[in-house]
Amino acid sequence: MTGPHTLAETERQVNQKLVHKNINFEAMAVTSNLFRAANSVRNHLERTVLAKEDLSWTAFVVLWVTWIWEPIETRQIAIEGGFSKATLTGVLSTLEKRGLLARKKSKDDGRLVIVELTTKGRKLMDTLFPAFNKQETAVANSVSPSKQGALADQLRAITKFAEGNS
Amino acid sequence: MTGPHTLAETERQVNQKLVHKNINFEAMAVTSNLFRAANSVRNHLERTVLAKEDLSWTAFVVLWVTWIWEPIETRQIAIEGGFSKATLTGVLSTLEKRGLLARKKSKDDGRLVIVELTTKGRKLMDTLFPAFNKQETAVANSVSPSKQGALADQLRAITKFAEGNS
DNA sequence: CTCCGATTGTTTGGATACAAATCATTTTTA
DNA sequence: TAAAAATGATTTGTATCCAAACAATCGGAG
Repeated sequence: MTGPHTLAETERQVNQKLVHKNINFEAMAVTSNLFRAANSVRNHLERTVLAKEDLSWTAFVVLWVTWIWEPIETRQIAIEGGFSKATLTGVLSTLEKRGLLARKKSKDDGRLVIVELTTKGRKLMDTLFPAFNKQETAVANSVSPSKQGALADQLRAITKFAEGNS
Repeated sequence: MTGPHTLAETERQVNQKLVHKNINFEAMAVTSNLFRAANSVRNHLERTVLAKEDLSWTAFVVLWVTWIWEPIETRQIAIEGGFSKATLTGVLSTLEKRGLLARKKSKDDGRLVIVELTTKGRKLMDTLFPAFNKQETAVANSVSPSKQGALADQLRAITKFAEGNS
């Protein structure tokens, strides 16, 4: 056992190990490749786009959601971004300290906090997102453009199921 | 702005915000749905399968890789599992303390550490993985079985690209 | 045989994320 | 209207993960 196994080797070994156990290999391939793909794409985007701006993944998502919806309530950012409000509080403080966005209290409801990008933050996103999208395009073009819509649909269906079943 | 936006609402808003910027929306849909799907599936599997055994995602992956390949060198586990050796050291210690696997030094090369499951660990995986695979099946069946092979292939292609380009 | 560079696992320090507890505010109940 | 329940953001404590520094070991050049 000298080096990393190829995907084919791994699948062969798995097959041999589990052949008598009535395992659904195709389903296994779907999920394991889903995780591999998501991880590698995230790493790729972090390296090629986010690293030079010193932004974490979550920080970028917060900026992006805010950019699209501002002014936006913080609870909304957490929902859209898919992370907890505890996480959000920390990231917001960091980004506010860096002058990329600003918090203010809602006038209608004193519990709410409203977030807007600063001019600096808006300027950053104006150049950063096109660069990000260029890499997204390169990634997506790993599959033929005519099949990208269907791929997105399938991923949506998976999300819907996984979120719906406890 | 009262509640979470539907996917359709989000895409409409994004479109309106970015229509003049020459953005590739289809690529954006592919990547964003990739992350959503991976996250929700991971959460689903953690909740429905791993939580009752008090296993973290990474701990499960370590057990799984070891189960398939044992005896296996630790560096190999890290590569197969896709995490750093620093992370692995901690997880291995936890799992060893819980009596699910054992470390031993290689006789051929004193730097290497070899890992094997204990009887207890093997017994756990014998029941845990079929349960895990059952949920994988449910997830994968969100798309028609006849298209699962192609989906896995597309995800593999994306991984290959994202890992290959810096 | 002896350095010296390469390889491997562990330790350390720091970043990230979350659940639960807490504080402030609003809404509902009685 | 006053008390209780609910809601929202923050704080606190904890778990996870990684890069970089470190210690041990190996292998080759001289």
